[in-house]
Amino acid sequence: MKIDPNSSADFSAQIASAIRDAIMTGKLIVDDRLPSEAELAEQFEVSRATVREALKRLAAQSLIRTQRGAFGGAFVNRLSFEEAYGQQITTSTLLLSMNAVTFEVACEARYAMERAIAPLAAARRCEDHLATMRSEIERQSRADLTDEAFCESDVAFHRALVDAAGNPVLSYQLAGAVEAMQPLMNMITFSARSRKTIIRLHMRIAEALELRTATDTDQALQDLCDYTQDLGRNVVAARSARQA
Amino acid sequence: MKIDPNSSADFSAQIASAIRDAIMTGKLIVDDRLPSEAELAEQFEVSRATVREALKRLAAQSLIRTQRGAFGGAFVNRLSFEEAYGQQITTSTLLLSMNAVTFEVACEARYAMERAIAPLAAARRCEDHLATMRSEIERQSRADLTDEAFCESDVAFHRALVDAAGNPVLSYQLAGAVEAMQPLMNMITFSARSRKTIIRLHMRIAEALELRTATDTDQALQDLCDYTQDLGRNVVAARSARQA
DNA sequence: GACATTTAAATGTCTGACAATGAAAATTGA
DNA sequence: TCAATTTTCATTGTCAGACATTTAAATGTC
Repeated sequence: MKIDPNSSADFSAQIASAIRDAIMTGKLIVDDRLPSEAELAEQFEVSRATVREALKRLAAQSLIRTQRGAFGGAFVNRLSFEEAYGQQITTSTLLLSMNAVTFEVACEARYAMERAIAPLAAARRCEDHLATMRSEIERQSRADLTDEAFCESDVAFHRALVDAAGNPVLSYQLAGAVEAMQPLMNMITFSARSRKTIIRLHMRIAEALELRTATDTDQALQDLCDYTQDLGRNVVAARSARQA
Repeated sequence: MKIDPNSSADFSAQIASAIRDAIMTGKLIVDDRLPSEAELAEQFEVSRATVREALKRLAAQSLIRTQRGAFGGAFVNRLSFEEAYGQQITTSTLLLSMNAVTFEVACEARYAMERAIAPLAAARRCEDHLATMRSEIERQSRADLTDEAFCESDVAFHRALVDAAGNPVLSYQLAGAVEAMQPLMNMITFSARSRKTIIRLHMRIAEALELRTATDTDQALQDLCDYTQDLGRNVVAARSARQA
């Protein structure tokens, strides 16, 4: 393992890349211990500080974990679904807030993904999921609920729906859609939306799941999507009218 | 901005968190310049080395970029879709390779997502996408193609399909599904698959898109999913038979 | 055998230094 | 006057060496 002093990239970035490659190609496997920082510094012919910066880059991606003390060191980390969820949510949130993504595009993406899991959720939902969804609907019905709490409950409801599909890979993929986009949409539409309408649609979803009817689940989601798109258009229209 | 010396987390992790929060809550916006490393060191009451480790963590997530020289520094980076694709692919690849995800679960997730975009792709595909898909099918038909090249072409075909939906958020979401899972599946099934069958299914997809018939597109994808699941089962069965 | 102490290896942090960079400012030349 | 060149200097990148802290293993003690 050597690095190129003429490359435009920093040493620490090159070293991080080299180790990342080793992990992704299987040369390093889960729970393997990397050489100590001092050894890596010697191998790559750089200072320990530079090695440390490289390791921190990898730690930021949850590729390694470090442990202090004798027999400690840096170990290849098993990327858990939970950690991956977090990264997915962070990335999705920033991607939406930093790029000119229209409400329409975001909403379309979010519901296209969620509708994809409807048949699986209808087939596999168990009592736990239904119970969560029902209790969130109940919570949403309370008149004294703040907008933040309503949004939070909304997210919890959709997460239960996603988890009902019983496929962790899909849950991971949809984490960004539900946990990043849903709050964003709530923030935009909260002033215009009718909680009653949303709750009614949630109830339709829950009932369809209970009866295991995939088409009704899909249709209810479709209707929720349409309603949200309408809200978005209204808010945008109101905003531009106010400016004129 | 202060840090907690009694926290279990490293200073550099705490500082990275604090800055990450500032970015995600909008206190720092795109192209804002962070204080210099020396100033941050003073603010947080740590050494410059520790600040640098924190900044490298953020750089690894593409949250900041750094520029050397006077008037350089660390700037909040606009997370581009392209960068997000890369992260998505890395994370998805590792998630699948490090966790006991069955072929069936991965395949189900991958096709559920891809089928979600079928109606949009059918409605919006333009000549570019069709041309790419046709040329990839053509390439796949060549007898002298290596397995690696066939897989690469397969990925390119599906990427064109995803891009045909004309929604960058969906393209980002599906990047992991196509670019991480497809190669994985190819690796497992390449010995058992019939290129002819796959090409025929690809042709059906391309034709359905050309005619803008969403249901046929969806059905072809469904058939491709079923075929792939069959292959997976066969390979698993053959593998356990060999062991017995 | 159970508990306390020591040891050593590793990460975490600090200090101070110098190199490399690159945009702005200052200088030069026509 | 203006364009080309040089200088300046704030900033990041890298280094060497030091010390603090942690922690599991080894050792010692009862």
